[in-house]
Amino acid sequence: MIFLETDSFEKENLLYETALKEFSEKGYKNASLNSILKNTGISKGTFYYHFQNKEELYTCLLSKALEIKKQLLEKSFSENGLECDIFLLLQMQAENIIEYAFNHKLFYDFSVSFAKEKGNSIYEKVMNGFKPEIDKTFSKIINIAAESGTLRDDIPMEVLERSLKYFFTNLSDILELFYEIKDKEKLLEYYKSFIEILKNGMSKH
Amino acid sequence: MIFLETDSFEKENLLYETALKEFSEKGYKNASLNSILKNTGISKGTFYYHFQNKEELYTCLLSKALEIKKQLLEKSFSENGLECDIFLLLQMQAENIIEYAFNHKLFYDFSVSFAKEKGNSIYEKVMNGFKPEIDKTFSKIINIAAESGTLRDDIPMEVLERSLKYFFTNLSDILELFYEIKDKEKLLEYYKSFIEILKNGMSKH
DNA sequence: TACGGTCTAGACCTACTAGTCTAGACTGGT
DNA sequence: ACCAGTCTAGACTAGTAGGTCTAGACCGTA
Repeated sequence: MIFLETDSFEKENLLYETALKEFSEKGYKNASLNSILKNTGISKGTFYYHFQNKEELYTCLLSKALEIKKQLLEKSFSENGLECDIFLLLQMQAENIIEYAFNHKLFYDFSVSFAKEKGNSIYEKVMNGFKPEIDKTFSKIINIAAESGTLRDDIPMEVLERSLKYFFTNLSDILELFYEIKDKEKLLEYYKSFIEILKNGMSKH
Repeated sequence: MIFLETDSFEKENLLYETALKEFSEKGYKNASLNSILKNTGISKGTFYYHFQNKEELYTCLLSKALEIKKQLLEKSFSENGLECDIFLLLQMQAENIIEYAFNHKLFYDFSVSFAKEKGNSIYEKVMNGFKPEIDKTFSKIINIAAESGTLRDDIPMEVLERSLKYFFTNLSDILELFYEIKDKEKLLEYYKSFIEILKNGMSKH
């Protein structure tokens, strides 16, 4: 994990780790800053010297988490080129997310918990800053899907678009489907099957 | 809305309505009992005479919400008989949920917000009581699906099962896909398309 | 009128919250 | 040796949380 280098202090990384856990477990509002500081072993003074408030700590972690997520998507793009099958893209994305979940567990849990903030003011507040970029990336995906001509044309484009957006953004949530499966290979296999369902459905034909 | 008749008091229904809103907006922990009581216009004394604590109020509302949800599923069953196509069942379920969302908005929002409690202790605590029944209902659904022979056999049964369970339990979450669509008919049409995707996929073939 | 049970109001309690403020420890420069 | 800037500790504030407790309103019965 690499964090901002500026304004760094001794226990900075430990603070981030502790905060990631606390926020993931309890959500933004319910997370206790006091508890975070206590578990980190730093004082109020130290904290408020480096951060404006609780919210700044949260957004700091979030921008890191989103940065990683963005890089995952970019990675999926670059590995495939822009001409590729949308389902292959989804699959690459799934693989990357699984990698993410295993290698950056704290950040992964944190972004899962952030998704649950939807509807709360902190979500809107923070998300507004990232929305344009996210929307841009999605319209890119949608364009790829539309132009490739691989999508069914007997289904309203709007439904296809929204469904794709849903599955792309909630992949990690859907991953919870197979939560207790600790074996990475099996998880990957199941995940491929799930995307196969999205591609060709559950029904025998 | 019909509530328990026993131990009823004048502003009981108003209390429930206020509490549903507060819990839906802020989640269990963040919801302020003080605020609920203030907005209802009853005192601590009144509340604690009728309820043991905040949790009992929550579970009371939840059992009502789950009861309604269960009835929806039963309704889907009875309207179709047990021989029916699993996708038809999903569609009936979707229609019922849309009906639910429009006619019991408070309860609907409340169950959406309850789903977000997943991972919190209140969720596990409350859910444990309902889990056996829910699992029973689901194995019923899975059996219908398996016996009917309409599901693909080139996909691991476990993935199919879990996916079905996911879609049945998260239908209302997926409904958020089309959140801003206020036109019921259009919503219904889009929903049918979405289930068509689950059935035959997004890919042209 | 007087009693006893049902119900209600709201002051009060302890625990905890995010955030402020002051005293002082430590450091490098002169 | 002294000073100024950087950084830290933790007591403190104001506010809110869920929950307790007591005084008394109200009502049917006798």
